[in-house]
Amino acid sequence: MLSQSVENFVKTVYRLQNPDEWVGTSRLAKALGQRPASVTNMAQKLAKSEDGLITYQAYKGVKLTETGTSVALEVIRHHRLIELYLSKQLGVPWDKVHDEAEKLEHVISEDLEDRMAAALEDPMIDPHGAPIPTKEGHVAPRPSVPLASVEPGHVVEVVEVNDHDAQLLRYLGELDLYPGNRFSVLGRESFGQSISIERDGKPTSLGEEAVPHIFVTIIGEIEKEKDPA
Amino acid sequence: MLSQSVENFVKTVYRLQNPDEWVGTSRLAKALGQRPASVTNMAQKLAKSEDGLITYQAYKGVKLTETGTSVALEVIRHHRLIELYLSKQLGVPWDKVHDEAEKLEHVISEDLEDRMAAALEDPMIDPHGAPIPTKEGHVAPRPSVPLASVEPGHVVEVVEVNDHDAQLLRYLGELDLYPGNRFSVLGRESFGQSISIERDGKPTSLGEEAVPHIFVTIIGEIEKEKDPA
DNA sequence: TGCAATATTTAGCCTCGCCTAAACAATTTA
DNA sequence: TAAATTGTTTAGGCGAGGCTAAATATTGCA
Repeated sequence: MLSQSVENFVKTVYRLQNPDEWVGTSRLAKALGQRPASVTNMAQKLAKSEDGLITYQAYKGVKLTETGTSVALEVIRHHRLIELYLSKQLGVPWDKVHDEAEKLEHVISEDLEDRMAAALEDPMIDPHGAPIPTKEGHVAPRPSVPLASVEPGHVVEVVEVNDHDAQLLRYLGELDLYPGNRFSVLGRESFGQSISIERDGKPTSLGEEAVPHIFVTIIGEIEKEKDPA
Repeated sequence: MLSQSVENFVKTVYRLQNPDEWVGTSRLAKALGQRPASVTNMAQKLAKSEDGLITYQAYKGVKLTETGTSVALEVIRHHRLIELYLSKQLGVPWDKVHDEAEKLEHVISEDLEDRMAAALEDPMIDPHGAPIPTKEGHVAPRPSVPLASVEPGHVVEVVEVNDHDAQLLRYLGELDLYPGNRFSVLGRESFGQSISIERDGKPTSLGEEAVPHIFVTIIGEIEKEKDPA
């Protein structure tokens, strides 16, 4: 039985890891809310362990093994299933489901996982648009681009938003920017990453705090309305 | 924020405590699956703490304070709500809900507690017949007597069964002895506590392992059928 | 290229929550 | 009522999982 600390460790490595790159201890430490020294400690312990979850190289960082990857995906499956279950079956608001799932993901049984999945009819994506890994550890890739990279003049559809910041989620909720919803990119503000958009005819500015956490697909060009005058 | 160990400690004290009596460290240790020395340790720590959950007297044992009692009731409310939720909403079999609830009870938020209660329409009793404490810490008393004390010749209704032993619960499930169901007490076996009963016309013997964990109310006398012959 | 700045690791310490073995108190029984 | 048994506490230890401060490696820049 893996401890919650270990589950969180591999889950976080998975989140930060780019294909075939090492994850540095400082980045990991920041993501885990711990000190770098603690991460080094844990990394060395896990790398020596028979569980074989990670590879560790001094001064380079950490990498997940096959085993480590499937453990991470199992935890993430739990997390996202729980988020969706809480949202759909119990009406928990989408800015709260993440924190709740952070605790529940470590304690539900496989049986409960299966029953939740069945109750939701084997869902593919969670309330923030993230794919739910299958029991076999397969993650359906969802094509999307960072909103920041979209040129003005396009209509886009929200694919996924970062679920880690509750305040951000509340903000996006007020703007009705849930996955699946569409809006137009009108233009970039002069400084920073903030952009102006239009959703349901209502123009708004989307702050630079929010933009980097939104991923979209491009649906088409903005259609100019006949402007009577 | 109380740790899971502390929550389990007060919960167990509550379960073992008779009104205004001390709970000994050995009994507590057995119930917690720990060594007496560990219990003494925890008891001393908690008694000294500012939380004021328990009173401790060397060589006598432990007693819950007002605060301790309401903490215990909160944990028990979580436990029983979760048991019922898993049973009714997700179809988890009644011999599995206890173990699942043991883990979940420590990690659900008050909000989730409220939502589960609402989904179940503020239930009063759990799948094993135990009362669910209210949010205010009130426990509805349920009149019942130990099955072992019932004289043969009575029809009884199951009120509550001990939820700690999954094997026992599977056994009772096979006999259809769920809370609310009725059966007749035919007689006591010559030795031990085992008794013979009849449910739905089917006579069975109820082992002495099971009897002490069943609590009932007496509904009436067995009605003699006209025996044609 | 060499030095300053930055990142990482080492060393040592802490709390929590359990353990065992030994000392001691309480209770039972002869 | 004293001795033996049983139950409880004390003392010391250990692993998990964090921390800080100091040492060391790496990297960036002049």
